[in-house]
Amino acid sequence: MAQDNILDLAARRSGVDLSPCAACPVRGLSICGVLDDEQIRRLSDITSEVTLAPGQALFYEQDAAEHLYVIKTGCARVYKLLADGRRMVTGFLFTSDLVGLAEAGIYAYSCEAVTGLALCRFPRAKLQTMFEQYPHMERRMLEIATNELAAAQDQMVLLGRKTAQEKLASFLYLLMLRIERHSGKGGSITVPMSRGDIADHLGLTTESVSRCFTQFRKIGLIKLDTAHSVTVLDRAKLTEMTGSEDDGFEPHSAAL
Amino acid sequence: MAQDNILDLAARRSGVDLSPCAACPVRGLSICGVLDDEQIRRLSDITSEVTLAPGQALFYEQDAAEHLYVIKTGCARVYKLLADGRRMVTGFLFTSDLVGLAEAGIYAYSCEAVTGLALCRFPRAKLQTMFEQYPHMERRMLEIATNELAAAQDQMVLLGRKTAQEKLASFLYLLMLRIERHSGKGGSITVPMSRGDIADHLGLTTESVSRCFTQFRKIGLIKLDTAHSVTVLDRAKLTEMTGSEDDGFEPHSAAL
DNA sequence: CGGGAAGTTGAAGAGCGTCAAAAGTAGTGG
DNA sequence: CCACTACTTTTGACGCTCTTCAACTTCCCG
Repeated sequence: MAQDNILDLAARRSGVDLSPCAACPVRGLSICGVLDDEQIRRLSDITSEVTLAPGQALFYEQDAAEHLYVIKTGCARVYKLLADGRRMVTGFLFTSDLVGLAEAGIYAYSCEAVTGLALCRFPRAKLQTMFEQYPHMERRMLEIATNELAAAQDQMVLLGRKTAQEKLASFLYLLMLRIERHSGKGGSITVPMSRGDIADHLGLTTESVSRCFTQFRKIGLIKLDTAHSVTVLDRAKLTEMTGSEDDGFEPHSAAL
Repeated sequence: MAQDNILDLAARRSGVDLSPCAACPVRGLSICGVLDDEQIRRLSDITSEVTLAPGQALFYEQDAAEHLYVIKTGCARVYKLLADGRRMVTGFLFTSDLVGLAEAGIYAYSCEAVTGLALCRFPRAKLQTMFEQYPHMERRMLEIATNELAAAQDQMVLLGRKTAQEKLASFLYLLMLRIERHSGKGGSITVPMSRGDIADHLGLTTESVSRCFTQFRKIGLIKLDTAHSVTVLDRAKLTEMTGSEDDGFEPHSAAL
């Protein structure tokens, strides 16, 4: 986050034309990726930045969906609640992920910061106007939605048909891929969310998740530097333990 | 299906201009809903009709995604397999539902006919060309994808956090709403898919699904005319048993 | 009718949840 | 800087829901 502020500062100092977006680390990903300089400038006119402290909510289920967000840095959780308080975390979001797709102008889920969070906020109405001028933005949105749909289907397979071990293995595997894609390949992966968050994402309890972590450590699959820093020691075995395709097929990227 | 053929026949007889789509029962729903007469005519030029017998596959996971389909009549199941054969039915599709959204030109799931099936088939490439001319078609696609995403999230809540009873209650509830929306309100609901299909959709076993049906019958919640024809006797109780919002909130419609 | 698939029912077992307590970690103020 | 508190994580014992395995019944289609 500190780095982003420096970049923003640099952008503003270098002249009026260089919009905050131009120096954005997310530029090239998400919806911004399909825009040229002129279009980015127009986008940045309707953009504002939002930051959240860990635990703070971006919005709640049933809120009017007035904005679309792109995550610049940090990790967020998206979840839904049942009447009696049971929680399902439908996904974790990271840098360049889109938040706020909604039908009928109402968010169907809540979103909270896991770590400190920096986001770009776009008013839906103004974005809609831009879409009319730049249809390829809407096409990009459809691509993103299609990706998320594929990821959602993978998650359904996980929830409905995998064992606790396979669930955690799949989760760690995706987290690892994600880290490697953004930062370069390398050692330990950071697990920003709590055991409870992970449990509510995998359809398990905190205790079961913790037990699986311990088991993975005991069989030499991972090393637990701290509860939130994991090193994968046997990558092949982890892949195998996900229970997914025998071959090394590509999993879907979006929304973890 | 017999009825559709009659409609098509009527359309063809009445003149060259009246395309098959114009008389389609699905017209007004799905992607076709946002098109005017001229646009429908252009769409029908690239449309072909496909019919499948029960159990036949429309396509398999990993196939090249060359077509997009809209279901005219019947019921289809969409599923994914794990390496060892475990199956997850991610959704059931009915009249007016869209099949074939895919990223990277590859289907991420398989689709099979549950009942006899009639579909409209659109070649992706040609549809893409139409999108460039009619951006509102793409907008409609985004709407549909957003809907399906919301439905997928509801399904994740079901799979990860609901009991067997709540799962079946939710399933029957959605099936009931769906029937009431398409045909008028009324008595018994048809459950075209097998217990095994339902089980693989709810993350349960055939036996568990069967036991829940029996239990629902014994407590006077439903009447089982046959295994595939259910009458809901206590609608309020069914709603309550879904475990979802206390209030009578709208569930998401797409992809069951 | 008859044979095979689909559905139902029962008994036993496993995996994960629940409850409880201990150990580790982090944040706060003296 | 350390102690105190509160929370998160881990570990253990036990129980329950759903699965597994098996037998029986019903339905459907030739």
